Amino acid sequence: MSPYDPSAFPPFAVTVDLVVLTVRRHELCALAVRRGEPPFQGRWALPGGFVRDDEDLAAAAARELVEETGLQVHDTDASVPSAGNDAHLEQLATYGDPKRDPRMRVVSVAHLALAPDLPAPTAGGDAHSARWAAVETFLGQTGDGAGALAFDHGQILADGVERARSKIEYSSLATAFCPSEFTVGELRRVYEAVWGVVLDPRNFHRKVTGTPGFLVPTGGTTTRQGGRPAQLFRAGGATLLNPPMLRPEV
Amino acid sequence: MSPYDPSAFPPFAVTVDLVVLTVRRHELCALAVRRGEPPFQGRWALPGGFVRDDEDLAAAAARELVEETGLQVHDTDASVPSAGNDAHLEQLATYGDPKRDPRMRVVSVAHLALAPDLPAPTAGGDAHSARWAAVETFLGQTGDGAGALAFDHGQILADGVERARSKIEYSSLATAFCPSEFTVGELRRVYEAVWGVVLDPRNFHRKVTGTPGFLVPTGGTTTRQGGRPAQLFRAGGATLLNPPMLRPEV
DNA sequence: ATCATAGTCGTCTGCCTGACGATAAACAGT
DNA sequence: ACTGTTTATCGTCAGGCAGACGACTATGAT
Repeated sequence: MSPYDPSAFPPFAVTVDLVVLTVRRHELCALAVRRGEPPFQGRWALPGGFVRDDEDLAAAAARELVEETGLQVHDTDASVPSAGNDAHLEQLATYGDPKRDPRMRVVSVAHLALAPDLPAPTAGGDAHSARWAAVETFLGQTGDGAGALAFDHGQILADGVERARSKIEYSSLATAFCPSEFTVGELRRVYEAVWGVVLDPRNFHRKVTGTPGFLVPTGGTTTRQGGRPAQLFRAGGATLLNPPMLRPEV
Repeated sequence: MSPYDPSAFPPFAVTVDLVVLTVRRHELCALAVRRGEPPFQGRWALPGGFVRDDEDLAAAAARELVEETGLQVHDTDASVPSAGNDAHLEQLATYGDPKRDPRMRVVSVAHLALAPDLPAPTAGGDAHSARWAAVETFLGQTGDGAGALAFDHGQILADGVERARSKIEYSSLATAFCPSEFTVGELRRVYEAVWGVVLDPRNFHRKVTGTPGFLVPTGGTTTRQGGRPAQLFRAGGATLLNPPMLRPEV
């Protein structure tokens, strides 16, 4: 049996869906767009769209991200100083239940994007209606209630949030939620928002400043959080944290 | 713009490819099948095949795994005592470069399977020619040499091996490489083979027996490894190891 | 009987973390 | 100017865990 008999394979539609996460007002938020047509008309859904004929999956995800948010994808290879308006993008998982879309067979390659806080909820794009919503808004929904996300997007969001929560433990990914320059306190508030916990500022400071390559001081300081001026840092070259940040029990 | 205009989506073929790993003779090995037709005729490739029209992705991967190896997929939900001939299966990543298959647009959802050592290299299936090969056989190959895997399967294998190597750090997944009953020493040799390191038997013993829920003694002993009889264990209910097993530096 | 091989139990030391005291540097209000 | 509040930063101490490694046990092989 040939695995590639061109006359015998069933045709699929392939899409990318995006779990775009950011931290706003001490809350982990996800980007949601309102569906303008059936099925699930009027319901919130994750942004996404078809993969084009000559387009790589990552390129399709990056294109959708630009269309929805204006965010550029952070170049992970080159050590380009982040311009401030770029996001981390990675593949999350692929969802292909035959009944996940009632009209046709659609396989969706979900991607996870982490972005710093954006001023405008939707910075131009084809989504007339988009918003940042606290992830609990949709994660709390059970099943197919009217407040739940369309299709299987509730599950995709849950998987993306779980990926983000676990990945900031052992990688420097939390800096993707911060602007290009940030303080230790701002980084700590990112962890607190993503994990939904309160961390000891002193131990956190010791940990992050003591991990080689995690943070690089820029020399500047800021008082934008009030209180004593804090040192400004930018993300160092290290991507893996060893030993990891420990997420408190419960 | 509708993201689901049925007349406008480009058709894709969707396949599943399998990275099937096991430990044989103290080596991490992967299942490879020889291609019988172009392209890459005669080259080794990962097992895989088309996703059927009404089939979930995980179901397609499980079906391919049975066809190639006779292994059943371990039920992760129910705490069924493993029958001995079942494997762990999880989605790995999806590969969709437009040029990854020279003939047509194929998106492959790669899955990772971890299996205990199997007696026969190929337990009946449609692959006339299949074998277990040490992963270094293919990972050492650079690019498209004649000894390298077909398509982008070298990259898929590398990603699967890296997933396995990192995942046994913080989960009890290493037991998936062991038969249903095993000794601490056998489990240690799994870690040594997957990581390519030598571990201290005393510290390893302390760690795994001291982690609640990781191992459950069966009461039996065995001398199949020679030396003093060792206690037999089976995998406990715990899936996450906290604190994790530490992979030695370099 | 002796040796080789594996398994199992302990000890010690250093590192990391959590808990928490203390000080520093800003701002707001009186 | 002084006081209180807020946030940042440094230090100390005790407990837990991992690496290094000694010692002992129970088999089979010679």
